[in-house]
Amino acid sequence: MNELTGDDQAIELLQQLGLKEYEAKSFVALSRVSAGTAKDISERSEVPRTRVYDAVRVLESKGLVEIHHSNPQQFRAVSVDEAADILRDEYHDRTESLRETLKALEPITTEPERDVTHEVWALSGNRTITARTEQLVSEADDEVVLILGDETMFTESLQDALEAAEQRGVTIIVGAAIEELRTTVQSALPDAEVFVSGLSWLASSDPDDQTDIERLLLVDRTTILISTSSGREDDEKAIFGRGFDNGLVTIVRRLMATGLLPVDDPGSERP
Amino acid sequence: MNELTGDDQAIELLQQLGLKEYEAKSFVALSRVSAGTAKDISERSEVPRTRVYDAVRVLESKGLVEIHHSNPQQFRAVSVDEAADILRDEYHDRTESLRETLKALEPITTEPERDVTHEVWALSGNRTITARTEQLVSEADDEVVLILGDETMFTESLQDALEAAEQRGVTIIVGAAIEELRTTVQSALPDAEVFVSGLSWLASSDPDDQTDIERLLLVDRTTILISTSSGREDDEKAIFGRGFDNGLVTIVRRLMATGLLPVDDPGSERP
DNA sequence: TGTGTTGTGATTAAGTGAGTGAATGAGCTT
DNA sequence: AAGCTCATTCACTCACTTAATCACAACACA
Repeated sequence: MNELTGDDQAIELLQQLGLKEYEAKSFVALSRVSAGTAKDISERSEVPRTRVYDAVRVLESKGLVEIHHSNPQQFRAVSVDEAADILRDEYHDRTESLRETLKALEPITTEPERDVTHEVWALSGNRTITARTEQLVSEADDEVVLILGDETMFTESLQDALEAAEQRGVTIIVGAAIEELRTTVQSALPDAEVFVSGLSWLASSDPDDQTDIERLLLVDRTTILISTSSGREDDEKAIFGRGFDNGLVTIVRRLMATGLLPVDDPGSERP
Repeated sequence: MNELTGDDQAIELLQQLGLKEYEAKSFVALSRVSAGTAKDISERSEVPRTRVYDAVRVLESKGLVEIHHSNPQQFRAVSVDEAADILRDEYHDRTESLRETLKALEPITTEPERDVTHEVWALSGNRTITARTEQLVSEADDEVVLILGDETMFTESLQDALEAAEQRGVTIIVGAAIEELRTTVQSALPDAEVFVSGLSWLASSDPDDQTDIERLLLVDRTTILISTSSGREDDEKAIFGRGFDNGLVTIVRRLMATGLLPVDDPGSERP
């Protein structure tokens, strides 16, 4: 039972935020008392007494700790909110700075676009997959077939993208895993065809199978995206393929054509 | 002379945001092109080519890069805004999490675990796909489900691989697109379960759709290969995915579990 | 069949941080 | 003032991570 204590949790977070182990431990120890000496910190944390000074000095330079130069020295942690704000702002500034710097970089233009009709890409992360999903929807010309396994996938921006596509004359067909989601989607997109049945194969029949299909997107019968999630936080993974003769695209197109999903085979109406 | 270039600034920022040197350099190099191979990245950055793969894999898991499993592999960076948002949110979440943890010391123990089985490969060419198919069959431990759309796919060496698997105790299930092929296979593999029905979705219902599914292979419910052909000479293309939670594998596994194909779902000792 | 390329793995070198303890020095005790 | 305790600094070792290089198998190309 390695149950993480609150202390350990906080220490880990602080380390993920760039602090060293001794720094993180010292800060947490300090946070629980109004003030303390190096000895106090060393006893509360696992930090060797002789190294508390280094750690605290760094913390001080980050603005997380105040030092009282007495003998012995006294140290005091800033308030939790203050500390969190300091760290948040620090990284916020960095990301914004990164954004500008990257944007300023001139893109090397004229890359030879390679074989677009037979590619399969692997993606990870809810955010990345969401962005790709919306991008694909907004690139749709004729038809969007979207199946959602989870109501959290139906975000506002996705709804916007679907509405915009609808305005362009794109046929929107949405499948929902549960009735509740179907209702939500239908009211948000009155003109779209929304269904809930025919999706039994989405659910897992294997007790050992924790993998859920979160999204399934078919755009213009030529591009497909499938994402799965193991249930853990932000563990969504997706593959997305392009090209009419792409095997991945082909199989899903076929499945829909034979009535597995309650939509007409879009391919058979092709001129 | 040695002023900091935009690249260097971006690299430094990325490292401050927790990326390793190679990861940062690879990402910046990728950001300037629409897509690139390991070689491209290595040439544009200072990253040894052989280390690009590691770096990019980490970037993919963070959602900053998409991977195209072709040969050579291609990599693509997400947009600058997406990347910045991902990193910003990551640290924002951490600081808020830290705030709560420090305020109320409640243990929330969840240790992220990463699995590596998230690959999708694209293959082309009859020969390559044949070899891969046989390789996968010979690696099977429990079960091989193979569907053949064309009698030319049932080669002698494939037959050997299937027989060898059968000797090992692997369950062999073969689906044939036409009765003629079914007969051939059944006589070659008397102990295998061979069927021809239930494959309507294999055939094209679209007159314009010249793409035929040539093979569909599912091994041990964790690895799948789908190949298609446009009918022209040696135009076979396949994708093959590995990993229980791979979206491609998942969807086919599900389909079989719900009886689309006339085999029992081997994975579910359903209650 | 060679030849160059791609991708993986192993190995070595360099750097960083954790952990330990000696050296310094400042007060305090006697 | 000498001896003592404690606070503080500094220097060093060890372990681990990361950078860098190499060797090699698989594959594509010609």
